[in-house]
Amino acid sequence: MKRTKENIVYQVETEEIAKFAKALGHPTRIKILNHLDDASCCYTGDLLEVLPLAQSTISQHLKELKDAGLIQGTVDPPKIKYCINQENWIKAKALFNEFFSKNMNEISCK
Amino acid sequence: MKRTKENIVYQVETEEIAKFAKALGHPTRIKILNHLDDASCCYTGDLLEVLPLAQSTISQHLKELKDAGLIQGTVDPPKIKYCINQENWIKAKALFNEFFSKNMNEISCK
DNA sequence: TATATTAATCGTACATTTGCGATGAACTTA
DNA sequence: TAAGTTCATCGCAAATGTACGATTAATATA
Repeated sequence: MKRTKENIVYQVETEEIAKFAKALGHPTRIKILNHLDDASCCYTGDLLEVLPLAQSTISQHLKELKDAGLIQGTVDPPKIKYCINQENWIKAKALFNEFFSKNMNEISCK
Repeated sequence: MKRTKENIVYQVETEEIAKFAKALGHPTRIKILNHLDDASCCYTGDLLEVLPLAQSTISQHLKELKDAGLIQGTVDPPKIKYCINQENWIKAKALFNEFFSKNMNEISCK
């Protein structure tokens, strides 16, 4: 990557939807988000009971979701409480919604 | 990957949305799909004019979109015509739609 | 202060992704 | 048949992702 064609510039929207999609691109992270829906909030430890993965691995997935802006964590010592980041969630929802309706071209492929 | 926790089983829906999301997780592929919307169809060569990437690289991205089921190619010798795979597109749209509405939990994070 | 709990981070191993140029396969046209 | 066009695939290099155990940091409690 980034060898000769150095830093292609994409539209902001393009970058954003790709960033969200990338964060959603692993079943473990989908499961975490689904769990967050059911529970509305959760601690890292809760996920250890749901997912057969090491604590450090789950922590890493949480970090990716957090970096993408899809979740947020608040300290509740000695735990950390995670929940959906509503603002960005709405943003992502809108982006995907627009993306998928745009490409609904019925006349396609003459 | 796949070191000790060998083959976690996820729900089919979870696997599917992650698969689609992964394919959408790169700005080049988002741009290809947006281009397919504008043009309704396109050849690999068309994308060479739109994206500053090597032909082999674009071909690889097309393969990933095809493997995920989001696009399909039909031979039109000596070219190959790509367009959105309507069936799977609708499927993906529905999956994301459901996913994003599920997690709209306003009461979140007590 | 010492111990326990919780979760992030570090270091490591291996797989996958992304990019390139070169080559090969399929088909047209001269 | 030979040459040209189009695109896939191969082989390689570098970056990134996924998983683990071990360690560290922060806080609460004995």
